[in-house]
Amino acid sequence: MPQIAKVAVAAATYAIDKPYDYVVPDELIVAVGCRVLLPFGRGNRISEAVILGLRRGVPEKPLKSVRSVLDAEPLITEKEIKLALWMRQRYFCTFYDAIRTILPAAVWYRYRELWQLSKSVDWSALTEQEAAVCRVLQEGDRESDELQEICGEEVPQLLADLKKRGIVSQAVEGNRRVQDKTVQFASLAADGALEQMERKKKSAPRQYDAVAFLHQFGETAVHELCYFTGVSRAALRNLEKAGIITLREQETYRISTRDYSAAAEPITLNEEQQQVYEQVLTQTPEPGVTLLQGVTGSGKTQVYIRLAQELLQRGKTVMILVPEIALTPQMMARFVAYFGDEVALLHSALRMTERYDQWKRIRRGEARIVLGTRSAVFAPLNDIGLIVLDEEQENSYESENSPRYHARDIAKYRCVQEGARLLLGSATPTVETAYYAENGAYQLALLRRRYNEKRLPRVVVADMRHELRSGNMGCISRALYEELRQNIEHGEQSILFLNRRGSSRQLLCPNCGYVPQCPRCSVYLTYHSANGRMMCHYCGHSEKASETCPDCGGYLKHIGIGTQKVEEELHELFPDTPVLRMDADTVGEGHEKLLKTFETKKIPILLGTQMVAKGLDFENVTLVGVLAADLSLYVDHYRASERTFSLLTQVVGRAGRGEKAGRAVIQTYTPENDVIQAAAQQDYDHFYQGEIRLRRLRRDPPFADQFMITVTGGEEEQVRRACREVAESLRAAAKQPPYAALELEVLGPAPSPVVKVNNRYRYRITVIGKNEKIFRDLLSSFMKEFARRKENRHMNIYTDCNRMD
DNA sequence: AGCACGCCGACT
DNA sequence: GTCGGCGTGCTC
Repeated sequence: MPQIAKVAVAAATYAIDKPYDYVVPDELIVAVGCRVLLPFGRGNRISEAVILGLRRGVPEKPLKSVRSVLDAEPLITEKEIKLALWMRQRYFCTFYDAIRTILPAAVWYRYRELWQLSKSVDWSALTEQEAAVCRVLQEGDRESDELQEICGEEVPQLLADLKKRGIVSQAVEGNRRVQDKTVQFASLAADGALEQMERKKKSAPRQYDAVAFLHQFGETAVHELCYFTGVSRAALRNLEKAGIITLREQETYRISTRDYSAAAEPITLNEEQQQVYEQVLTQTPEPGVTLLQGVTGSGKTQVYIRLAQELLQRGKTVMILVPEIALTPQMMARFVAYFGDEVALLHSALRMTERYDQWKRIRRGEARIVLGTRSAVFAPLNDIGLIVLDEEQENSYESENSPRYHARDIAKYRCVQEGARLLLGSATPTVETAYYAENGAYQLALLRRRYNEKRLPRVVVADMRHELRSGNMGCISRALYEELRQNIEHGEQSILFLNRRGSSRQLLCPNCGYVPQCPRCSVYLTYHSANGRMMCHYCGHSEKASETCPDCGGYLKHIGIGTQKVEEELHELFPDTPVLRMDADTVGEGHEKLLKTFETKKIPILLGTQMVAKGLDFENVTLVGVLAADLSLYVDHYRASERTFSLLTQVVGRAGRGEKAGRAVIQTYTPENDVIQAAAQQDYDHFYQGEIRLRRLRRDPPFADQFMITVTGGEEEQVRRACREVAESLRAAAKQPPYAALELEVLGPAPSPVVKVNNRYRYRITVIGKNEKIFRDLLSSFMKEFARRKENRHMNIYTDCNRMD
């Protein structure tokens, strides 16, 4: 009975992605998790595939055969296959999209389609152009693009023609991006080797020296042997041929060992930290989630390190995930100091080779603790005891390309599979996480005290409406001006933060604080300057932007300022004071360097966007100003409040980390806004209570999930039409059993915030409902149906859930 | 997506 | 009668 393999095929698109059966010829040795090459589709193009299962049996219908095997050993573990299948149905992607995300880029093959000339060619039957192409191919196989460059634009037609006549054919060549690195070692072949060399001491002194060296020091890496004795590699090969020495290849790791010179002082936890540590430790044998809510500076990292030490001792492995920015050299240094070779660092700056070698170390169990960013959540650890997700509210945990996985979801999945505990750390957790902690689905651990009992900064909320009324048209309020002046006088430093995110703009009444809302969606409308209208990106509602406020008749103002404008204003206000600007324009010089300048040269004012909000810790900074707190608040996204609160809290926390007391000024047009009030008081609970009420009202997460179906294509009208059709049939389906029970809400279609990207138009539908399998399957069937329809050719559809931005 | 198959019009 | 255009439907 022939062996039959169930495979996942790389060439399969979402609509046709399912397990396919192939016969495995007896001479091929395969296992589950090996990659193979096989013919797929009508044209039998060669595609890569992964073996998902094997059985012996008689096929019911004739099957195609696997052509060749790429991996002698299984590359993909059963666990990883399971995870890929889970991701496939959770993120609406193909199996291959998922598995490519799980394994490092270095293991994947790059394929080239080469044209080759048949053995016998009747040159007299060729046209001049055809002959030219064939002459090039005579020298060697070529890619279509290369041929086109040499022989001109007509190459594709010529090749198709020649192929039909059997004069040329196509072959696929695959190359692995990265090879395993090996180092050659030399050792003496026999005991008497040195004596044997004695007689050649005169004629071949260097060879003699090399053998003497090996005799004295034993096996040595060839490059070292050459360095110390001056012997050449060729000479060593001769010695090997003569049977005097043996050469051996040994795999090595390309892992840079930067010198992190941090001392591994024993960690002493304060009373509160110790309590949390013990609490989490007792929970750890039970799979589940713990939220560690600790104010900035409460020493969460200390607790992580102690937990990791303890779990490693118990034979478990540990994964610690941090958002991009937090993986600073200091953090890495600390982990290397405490865990040495046992820790694998996986950050975004790694070269492909180093990432690959770290991956191998982890897989082999040589590294038992992983410290890394988002993609490190796929690190092939076994026996995981604990996964820590530090600053779990950070956007960077969500992948920006498809599949748009969230590290928290993957971590949760892995914890369930491994029976491990997930520890979510944050000062300002996402509302969903706080909700689950409140209702008991997650455990809660609290760190209330700031390290060294530092006091929180004094916060002033500056009312910009008031400024406007009293004739101050600039972006610096009187209060902030006064504080800045004092700081400059005292030689203390200030950070000004401009929360500019995305280019979408809002209208706002500076008189009464009115912000136009969508009548159907309870989100804020976005102003489009192109057509002078305000639009809702959920349901597509649009209305002409009015110039005046419907409540009080005041003139509406656009919120939206840039760092340059602020910089100019600062120069006018403080003519002799240097200002350091840090944003996307100036960051080219490297922001580490900029920050260093700020610190060492004691520049009085640092003005910047997002990047100044995080991870900065300067002794001499005693004042922080948030220039326009509203900018991120009135954005049409359910996470706007949460993000604003988190950002304001972080920024305010930057003030006064040294000995001196800190102050913060938050400028806003809506000082009565609950989110801003809560942030000013650094009161998460207050924020949460208000926000969870609104979320329940609006059916925002965690009460329901937001699926966004996006259709893209080159012709706007077509995209809009197709999107409308999907929305209509979804609405119809949502009313029918069994879906009616899910209480789905279908909104849209509406244009995406940026309608045209790369000459493709994007429209989207928002579907609100609980993220359950039956709901996902419904959406999946719609996506497949969409792809099957021929009128939807040249258009694309994709879906994601609860996007962070 | 990518490819062959087949139906129809134009040209040898 | 045959070549090649594109519309159609399938991928073990």
